[in-house]
Amino acid sequence: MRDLAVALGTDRKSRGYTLRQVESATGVSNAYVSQLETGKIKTPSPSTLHKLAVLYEASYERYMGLAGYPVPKGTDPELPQAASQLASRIGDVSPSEADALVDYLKFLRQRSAEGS
Amino acid sequence: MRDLAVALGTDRKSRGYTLRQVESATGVSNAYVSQLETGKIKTPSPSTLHKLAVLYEASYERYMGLAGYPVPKGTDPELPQAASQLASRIGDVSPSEADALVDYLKFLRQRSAEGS
DNA sequence: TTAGCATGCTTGATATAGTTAGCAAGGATG
DNA sequence: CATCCTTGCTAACTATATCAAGCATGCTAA
Repeated sequence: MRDLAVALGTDRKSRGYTLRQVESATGVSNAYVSQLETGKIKTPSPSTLHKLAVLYEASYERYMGLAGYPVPKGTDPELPQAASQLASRIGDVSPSEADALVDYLKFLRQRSAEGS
Repeated sequence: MRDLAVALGTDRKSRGYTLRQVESATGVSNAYVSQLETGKIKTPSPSTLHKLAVLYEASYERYMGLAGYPVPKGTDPELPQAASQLASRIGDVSPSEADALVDYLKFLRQRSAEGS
């Protein structure tokens, strides 16, 4: 429980931000960010979560899920954002193309593992 | 403005629901639904919007957008299904891997175009 | 030591989401 | 007519998100 608090705290610290830096960058008061991280606020507004997610370069959907909000289905919140960015670059693919890409990635990784 | 109010009102009526039917089906009080439709409540919680969207068989993301909330990215309806499925098969990738995959797909398609 | 400043946190106030109880208008039915 | 029920709506209240101000600790410098 209070997973959101933990995530917000570790994300901020790992980016090296202080509470007041977050305040001036996002407009969310340092007092409030503190309450979020100590679990005193259970369900901050999506707008607030979004501001923090942008600053931290973290997943907005993940924060939404941790806050207990229904997350629009379609994308698994576990899905790394690099993968979904890739998906939007790639666009539509046929099933055989998808298979080929998966195989090719496997090949790439195997080769780089041997090379090192 | 007050687009959300209009959307909620027309959606409910087009489904033939009364305020109290919505209340017993979703647990959201009829009084509150009324306030939503008359625009007295500007930003209902995502959970409330979700309940109504499910009952009305309407788009949760659309309601989120109309309420002025940032709409989760993964939900982009423009993104083809096949691409997001592929993303979940692929998982996390480094930027250089992403580039390689995009190039490889281009190569695949060019080759098949010449072959036919 | 003392002064100063940055850090995280608490307190008190305010705005507003959401509920429960109830009102006014309308339609049926006796 | 009167009675009952349904409809949408409002009023009053509670809960809580959010902010502004300030407190306590710790660190650095003079």
